[in-house]
Order: sequence, then C-alpha cells, then structure tokens
Amino acid sequence: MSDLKRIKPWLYEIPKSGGMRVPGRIYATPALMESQKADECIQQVRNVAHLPGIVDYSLAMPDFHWGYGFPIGGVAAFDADEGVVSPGGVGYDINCGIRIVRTDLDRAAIQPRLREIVKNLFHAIPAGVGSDGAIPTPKGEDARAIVTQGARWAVEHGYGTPDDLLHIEDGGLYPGADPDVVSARAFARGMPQVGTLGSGNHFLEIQVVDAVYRKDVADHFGLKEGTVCFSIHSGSRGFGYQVCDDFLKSMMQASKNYGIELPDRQLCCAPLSSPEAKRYLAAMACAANFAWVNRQVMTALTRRVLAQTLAVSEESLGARLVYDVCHNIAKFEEHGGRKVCVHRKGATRAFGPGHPLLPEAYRSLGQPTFIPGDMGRASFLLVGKEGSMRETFGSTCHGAGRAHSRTAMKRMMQGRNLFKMLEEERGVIVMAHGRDSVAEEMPEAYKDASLVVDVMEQAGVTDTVARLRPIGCIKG
DNA sequence: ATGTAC
Repeated sequence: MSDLKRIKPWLYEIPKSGGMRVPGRIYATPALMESQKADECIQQVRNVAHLPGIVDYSLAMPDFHWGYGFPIGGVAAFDADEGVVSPGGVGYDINCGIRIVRTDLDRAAIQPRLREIVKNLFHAIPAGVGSDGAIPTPKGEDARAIVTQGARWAVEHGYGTPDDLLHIEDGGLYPGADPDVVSARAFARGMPQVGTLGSGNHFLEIQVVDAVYRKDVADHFGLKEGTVCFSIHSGSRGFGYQVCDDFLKSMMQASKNYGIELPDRQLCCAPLSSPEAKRYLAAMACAANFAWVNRQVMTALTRRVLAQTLAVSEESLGARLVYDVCHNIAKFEEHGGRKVCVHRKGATRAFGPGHPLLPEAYRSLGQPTFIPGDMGRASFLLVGKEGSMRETFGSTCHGAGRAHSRTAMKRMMQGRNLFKMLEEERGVIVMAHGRDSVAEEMPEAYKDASLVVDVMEQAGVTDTVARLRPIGCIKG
C-alpha cells in the first residue's frame, strides 16, 4: 500500500518489486481508492504483474474490487508467444456483458403502462438462481450451433434482426469455439437457461435518456433526451460457470507442469502456445457465444412484450440495438504493433476512432460502450478515444463498483420496504424474485457510476456520450 | 457470477 504513487490526478502506479515483471497501474481518484478491501485489490494487481509474458502494466479500472485471482476491473495483456491465458482473468461468468436498445418511444408514451410493462417482462423473462424455460430447451445440433455461431443462431431462429448483429462487439461471434472440449455437464446446465437473466447484479431495465454530452455520437445511435431505452445485463449462466470450473482444475495442473510460479493459486494459467490454453480458449469461446445468444433471445422477448403491452407492432417500436459489449473475456488483439491476449475481467473494450475492427458505420466515432450504474441512479453510454489505445489496451471501466458488501447491505436494509423506497425515492418500479437480492443491490450498495466514468474521461480513455435514468427494472 | 459445496 505504501509504495502506491499518485502519478496523475486520476492514476496511481505500483512500482515493480519482488517478482513483478511490470508495474501496476490503477485508474482512480483518492475517493475511489477508499473502497472495500482496497489493500487486497491492490495486492491482486501486484500478483497479476508476476505472470509470464505480461506486457507494459497490470491495470485496474476505477470500479476495481476484489475478485477470484485477478481483481474485477482488471485488464492485463499477455504476449501471444511468451504469455499465458488464465481463467481467473476472465471470471466465472464468461462474457458477462450488457446491451442497450433504443426505441422510438418517449417517456410519456409508456408511463401510463409502465407497471404493466414491468410485470409482463417479469413474467416473460425468467430470472433468479437456476431459472430456466424461457424458450424450448435447445438440443443436439441446435445446442452446438448456439455455442459455435453465437448471436447469429438466435437471429436465424426468430430472435432479433440481422441489424442487431452489426451492433454487437465482434458481431456476436467469438471464433474458434469447439463444443467437443466443453463438458456434457456445462451443456446440461446451460441449455435450459437460454434466454434467462440470472441473479446477483444482473438485470433488465427500462431507462430514459436524461442527458446528452456528445450529440454527434448520440444522434448516430438514435438517442436524444427523453428517448426510452431498455438494457439487459446478463452472462453465460450455468454454462459459463461450468466451463470456468472445469478448466480451473486443468489449469492448476498445467501451471505445475509448465513450472509457472504463482503468487496465488487462483492465478493458475497455461502458456498461450500450449494445448491446455488452446482448449480453454475454445471452451471459453463456446461460453462467450452462449452469452450472446442469451442476451439476444432476451432482447427479442422484450420487444415482443413491449409491443403486446402497448398493443402496437414490434416494427413500430423502433427498438434498435445500440450496442452490446462483453466485460468478462480474453481476446487476441494487436496493440503497439504486437499481438497480445487481452484479459478484461470486469472491464469493457472501448476501441478508439478509426479502429479497423469496428464496423464502418460508426468506425470514425470510436467503439460505443455501455456502463450500468445501480438500480436507482444512472447508467452511461461511452465511446472509446485515442487514449484507450495508448494506455489501456483499448479498455475502460464496466460499472459503478460495489461500496458495501452483500451481507452489510442485507443488514442495513433490514425491516425496510425496499420496493416502496425505490419507487418513491428513486422513481423506479422494481420487480424481483427475491427480497434479499434487492437488498444486496440497492443503490446504496454501489459507488456513483458517474465518478467512475469521469475518471476514464479525465484520462482521455473514453468520452461520456449520454446518461440514462432507470424507470423500471426486473431482477433475480 | 454460480442448481451460493457433489
């Protein structure tokens, strides 16, 4: 802790010491540094810096907090030839991510029916631990196609439009997926869960744009003040969890076999050139594709519910996908003329303007990224700037960052009418499957997301494009 | 995050 150096108003550096191969860097202000378990998180940033082939820095975004091995909010790039891949650098919820869909509706058009919309969404989209049954369980060739084709499978089966695919990171397809390296148990757990929200901090929200800061980008994506949007935050459910769990075991063994010294067993990894790494990446790709199908199916269900509740056609909603991002993934990319495997765990890709991997329609603007806040305050649409390519391997933050533990929140919220608080104090109609999950996720549990996105803007990594306020929410 | 430990 004592060796932390504040090198810019928004940036701390941890100098190289002991077995660290590179220094650490944490994007944060002093206020954001005073988070729960900050010392443990800083140690996790240090630990990651020990791994073979790490390039430049072990990074943490301003919403960083303690995670399995790597900190959540961590970004680390490993040389494609000499580096490693680590399941702990991706996380249990492989391709957890978020998407935002804009509509032609304004707040006045839905306000009278809002309670009914929330109720109908709550019944159409299963949520909570172990939830399933949103669509008939995909079997056989469909199950394999889901994990090899990603979002395209959903569109080809009536869930969404081809236009959606243009507004998903990498088109909603992670290449190199091999279903044969994924356990039968992952398929058995995951397939009944396609189109389900899950639990924890996952949600489906109805939101209204309440401020626009970059009109050029907002206009391009059809967002102006008063525009009704919905956003979906979910991941790869039991499928990704099982993949991670299965491969942590083989990676523990691989670390030993290849003689990799680990400051923490949870950083287990394998050289990118090894068969173990290739198998993990092929399985991780399956889970990434599963998560995109999951969010894509829920998007289609939401359009259906909105149209039915408002008694209008789906087309008339103008419900176009603005963007879908992953925030738990490892990807091969080129940075500084070098091929690296970028691990983003609770961090979002945010390529700067002109990046060749961005679709032409918005390449000149930079990559859009969506940052969920909490149930009561605001979420933010961002766009990548040049600084992200220079400093953070094309990455930015992913959320507000927790300020109080789940157990502390349950204690703090004891005996209070949470749904009434959210509706009367925050103006949000919430429906959830469990009272505890709402207590754990109350706005008070989180830091203000605006502080987090401000740090990334100060650093020249991302610009804030628009702010959205929640008016309806369903949760597990 | 997660059939919150097979």
